[in-house]
Amino acid sequence: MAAQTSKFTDACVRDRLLDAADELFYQHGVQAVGIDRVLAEAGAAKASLYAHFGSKDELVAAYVERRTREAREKIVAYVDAAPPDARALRLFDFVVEWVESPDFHGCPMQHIVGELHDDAHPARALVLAQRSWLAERLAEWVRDAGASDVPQVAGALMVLFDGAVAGSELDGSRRAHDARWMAKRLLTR
Amino acid sequence: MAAQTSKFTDACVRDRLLDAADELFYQHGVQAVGIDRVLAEAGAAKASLYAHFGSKDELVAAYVERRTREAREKIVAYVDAAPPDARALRLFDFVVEWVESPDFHGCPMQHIVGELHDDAHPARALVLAQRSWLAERLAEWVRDAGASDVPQVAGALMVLFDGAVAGSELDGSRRAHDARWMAKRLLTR
DNA sequence: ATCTATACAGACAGGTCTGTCTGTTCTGGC
DNA sequence: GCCAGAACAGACAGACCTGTCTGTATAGAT
Repeated sequence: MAAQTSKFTDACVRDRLLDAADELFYQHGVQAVGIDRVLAEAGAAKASLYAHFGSKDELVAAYVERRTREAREKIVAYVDAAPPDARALRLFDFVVEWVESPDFHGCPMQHIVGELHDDAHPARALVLAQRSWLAERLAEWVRDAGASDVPQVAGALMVLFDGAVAGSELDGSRRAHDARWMAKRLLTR
Repeated sequence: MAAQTSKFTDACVRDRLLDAADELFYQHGVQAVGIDRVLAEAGAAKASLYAHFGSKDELVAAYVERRTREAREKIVAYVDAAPPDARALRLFDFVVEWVESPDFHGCPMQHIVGELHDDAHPARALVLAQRSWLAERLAEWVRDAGASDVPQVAGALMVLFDGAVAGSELDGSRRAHDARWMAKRLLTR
């Protein structure tokens, strides 16, 4: 309603809040971080948060939405740099780079699922949508790689992806390399 | 100190509390369930909980300890029913059965990791110990299966295990079957 | 019968969390 | 200069959570 006159200011506070939420939620968990901590980190007022997001749950959902959107953009940019028949494997190069980045400590989507058991939480639907998106991309890339049984191989790569990010959180990037090794073995034969 | 005279009564309340905690923590998450809810479910007094466990964190740790111990017993019993060279693959039969059991909704260990980001939490050490145990068993079973590169194959199977349980929570048991399919392919050649 | 250890019941304190509300400050457009 | 919209600052309510404490009931041992 009042978003025309000062759209920039709007985006500014909203982005500050989202930046702070992103950092704190990913680092310490959604439940462990209270509103006040997000406000302090963002240098924002409580009223601003509730004006822009309406509730903490919606802030969490916005955090997840931005994470998933940016992840899709990064993955597409990274994978599409390879020729079509190499893209399925290239996803696991992306995973290796991701889990070896210094601030990696687990998959935010998996954490959301572990923290928010309530199926009605708005963030869970976004996580499921992200999985559907990845499953579709994998099916494309596996088809382009010339695999014989596309759904079976794509499903297997989905398992490898989940296992790579879950395992790397606790065992280090070794698990991502293990996943890449097996993906290569699965795709080149 | 006073555990001799009425050991049975001791075990009774403690077990009731642990049973209630197990059900509620696994169903709704560790953070979402308060002490009072556990007490009501167990029909116990608050003083009993603090006499036996000392704090909620220790109750959580006891919950994880029992889950991991029982999981090890179940896995060993299930897998050892197969001849040594078939045990690595047999683990994935176990996973399929587990994720297809009606009350399955994710791996409690993965949920603990997602919920408790604090490395100092007593429950996290138990989760890591459980992973080490599984990694060692996998190395044994892979060696007995006659694989050429034992550490590499065992690491790959660890990824498959993690991916199977993580994926099955959201996508259904299909992911566990995908993992078994790939494990078989990896082991029989 | 008494005594002791255990468990139950629940009040209570102290803290934290979300969400609302009031009042003030700043800024950009006229 | 003035005004409207946005953000800041923080008090406040209401709920909830952990952990402590007091008092009572019960059951087994001597």
